Amino acid sequence: MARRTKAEAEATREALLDAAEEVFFEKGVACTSLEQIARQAGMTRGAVYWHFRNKADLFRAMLDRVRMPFEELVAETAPSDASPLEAIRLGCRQGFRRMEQPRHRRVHATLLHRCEFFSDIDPQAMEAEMANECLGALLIYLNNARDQGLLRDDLDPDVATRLLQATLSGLFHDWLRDTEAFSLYERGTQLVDTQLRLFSRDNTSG
Amino acid sequence: MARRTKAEAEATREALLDAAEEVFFEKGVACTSLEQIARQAGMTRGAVYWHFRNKADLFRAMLDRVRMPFEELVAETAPSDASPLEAIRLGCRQGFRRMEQPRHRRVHATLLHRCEFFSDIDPQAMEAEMANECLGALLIYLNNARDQGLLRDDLDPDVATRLLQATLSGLFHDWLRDTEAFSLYERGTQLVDTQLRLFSRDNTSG
DNA sequence: TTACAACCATACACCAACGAATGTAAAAAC
DNA sequence: GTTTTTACATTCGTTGGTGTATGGTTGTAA
Repeated sequence: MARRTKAEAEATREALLDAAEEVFFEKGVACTSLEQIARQAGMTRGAVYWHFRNKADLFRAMLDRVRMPFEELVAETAPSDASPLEAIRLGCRQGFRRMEQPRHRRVHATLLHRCEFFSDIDPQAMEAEMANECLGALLIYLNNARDQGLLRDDLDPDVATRLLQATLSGLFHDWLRDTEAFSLYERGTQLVDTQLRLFSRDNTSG
Repeated sequence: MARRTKAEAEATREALLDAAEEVFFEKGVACTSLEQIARQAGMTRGAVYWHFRNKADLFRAMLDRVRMPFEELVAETAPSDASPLEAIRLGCRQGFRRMEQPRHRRVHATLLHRCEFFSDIDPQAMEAEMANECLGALLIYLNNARDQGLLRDDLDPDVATRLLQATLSGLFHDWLRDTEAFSLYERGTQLVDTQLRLFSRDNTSG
């Protein structure tokens, strides 16, 4: 095949990553060959091995396209003067919306449910990294809420943070296992709202 | 090799399953060959193919040894006259204790984090089955709690059930990702107690 | 314009794992 | 005591996937 222009080459790379998302999600990482990914993208394995060193390198590049730190989600939706609990609420909703996009949904489902570790890739370490990042952000907000007297007196912010993080983690796992079972945004909003309402000192609000 | 007695044959079958638990957990299901499992058990692949049809059949047999329906956990620990919330509390604790046993820990960690679907095995269907079983049981208890006036008036039993189930699901996923990170029993007890306390109408009780 | 290098296709060698076939010695059935 | 079956071990053909080497065409910089 002829040499492409730089833009075309970049498009090829993106097409390979798109194809990897789809085939990894459908067949699982271990059960997909680089040949299948190449064909899905209308290329051959030569293109794959040109743009990526191997399957692990391709997988890593695929993940790099779908990062979303919690602080970023909050900054996108919550005004700077929002209360800590409102910031959490809005950040979660933004996360639900993003996760419902096909790209994020497929990649995260692949990470959580369709890949084991292989060669030098450790999906659990990546999961742990994201979970801890979220946990740290939630802890800051809930500590602020505590300081502002928004939480129940008998609720430790540390415990509340772990509780909320476990709820979110379970929600994501359950939804990504079968995205047709329920609406992530609706149920997620319902659960987060309820959980934060149970956390708060003032029962009437929310 | 000489023929074994029936008891010895059953012992080799168990040894193969034990070996499968260990190697699947260490290497991941996709990355372990039947040869590795056989060698771990001190056998050859001939033994494996005698007792099991293929890797999927072996995997399924491995899972069959670690079932624990929620009702069974409750029946083992809670007296028949316990309140619904107390039954949930005790059932969860019993589940945490069981899950901390090496066998259950390894198998569930393998199911959740170390296997993709392969051939005719669908791990997510098995996860969903267990999750739904637990969800159904929790719903019954929380409906009873509602009927007995134990829940907050502003809390729907359905929502509470989903909230608790998501929390448990997230807790298991997070712990099985790194069982050294924290004690499942301690944190699990803490989270469940807190969650149920937030659910209940009477805040003073423990 | 020319030469190089980017970009991708094609071809090839290699290896690990599967599954089936076969061998076999002892246990169990008669 | 003989036969049959069990419970494996061993061997072998096949296959699917990987990584690399090589070829070929064309942007692109000088």
